[in-house]
Amino acid sequence: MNVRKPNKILSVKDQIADQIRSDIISGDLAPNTKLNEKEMAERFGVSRGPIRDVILQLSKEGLLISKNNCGASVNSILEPKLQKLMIKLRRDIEVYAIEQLKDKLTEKEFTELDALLAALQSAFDTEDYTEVTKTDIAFHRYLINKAGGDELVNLWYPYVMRMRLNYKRITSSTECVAEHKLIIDALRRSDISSASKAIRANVR
Amino acid sequence: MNVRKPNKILSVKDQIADQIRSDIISGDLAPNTKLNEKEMAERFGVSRGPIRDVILQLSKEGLLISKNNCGASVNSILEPKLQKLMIKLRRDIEVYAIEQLKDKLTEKEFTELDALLAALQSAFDTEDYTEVTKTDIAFHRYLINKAGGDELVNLWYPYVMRMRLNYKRITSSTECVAEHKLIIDALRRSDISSASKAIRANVR
DNA sequence: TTTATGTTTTTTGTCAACAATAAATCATAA
DNA sequence: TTATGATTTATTGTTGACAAAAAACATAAA
Repeated sequence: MNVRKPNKILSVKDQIADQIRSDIISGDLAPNTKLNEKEMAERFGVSRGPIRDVILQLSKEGLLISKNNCGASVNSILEPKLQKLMIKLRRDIEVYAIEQLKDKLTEKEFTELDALLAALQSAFDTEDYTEVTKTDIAFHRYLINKAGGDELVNLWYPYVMRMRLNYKRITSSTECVAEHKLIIDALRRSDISSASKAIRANVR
Repeated sequence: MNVRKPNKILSVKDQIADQIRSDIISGDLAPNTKLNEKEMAERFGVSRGPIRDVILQLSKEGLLISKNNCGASVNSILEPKLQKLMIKLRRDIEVYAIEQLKDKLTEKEFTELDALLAALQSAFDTEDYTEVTKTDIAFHRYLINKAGGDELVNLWYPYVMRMRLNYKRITSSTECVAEHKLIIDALRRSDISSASKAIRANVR
């Protein structure tokens, strides 16, 4: 029997966290914007409890910054030196992932990566740049997760999100999709050196 | 007038988090031990709310691992490959910190570092190895914080804590203290290359 | 015995009320 | 007018009760 592939079940907290991350990526929540727990609770139709959990979570990810008894606000952009360090560290993680993945990906997994690329292209076509960013992240996350599971994702994620606060890279549709395609193609050929190079070029 | 140097004021949550971290470092809470919210609440004499916050926080640090509706348990040790990656990343952060600190530390700050070293020696002398570990971490944290503030500490901290789960390095008192002294001395001479080398040797 | 199903117990998730703290407002005096 | 201090308001921190989910247990059929 053929059952529909189930959509991922997300907890209330995770859904709210995703929404707020989107708002920050899209710019709806600008740096230094203060988040009011009560307002947030009303917006999402829950009590303050889950909202507080989400705020704590996003603070640990570096997206928010919170002080005792004073609430949380959207973090401001990084100073250039830290930004450079974070790019370096993120690259090292992604290259590590590529190396681990050599000859490990199944055809089914390559198909899923292709699907993510298609989604990326489609987001460009509809000029939904928040969706572009999310799909871009999803692509990298997929690789990181396959290579090192949630453990590695948890190390990697703060870099990605924190860097997103800094700039919106204006990349052409063709360039961005091509860069990611390079990575997949090299992985398909088990050409780790090219794949690493491609991912280093893409993370910037 | 000479006022007493104020001890750091810590929120209830932070104190509980520190205590649980200590328990994990000391081995009182072994890997895979499940944490029961109600028990914890009773132990610390608070309600479950703050406990839940702490659990979320330590999960983000990698010390605990929690699943929806199933509670949290102490994370297990890292696989060797990830361990190696984390050592590399942590080294890069610490070397970055050293580089930033060149000619930046005041005499007063060097004095505080000396005090931390003395505390480290004292912890060795009383054979309080949990305190040894905590002082060791405090020393590195001091440098990281001076170099990049809380932002950098938040990047660095998960590596340290996660690595502590893996092994208890059995280092001799003299060796450990000497290693740290090398770092300070090189920093005093603005000899960044030696300081970097020393910190790379110490992080392992 | 093993498996499947239903029931009870335990544990986590959510909520709304209350307490403690910080921010804002206002009043007062130099 | 500007500081300073008291008072009010708004916001965060904490709590205990309740809802929902998972785990443990018991029962019955193959």
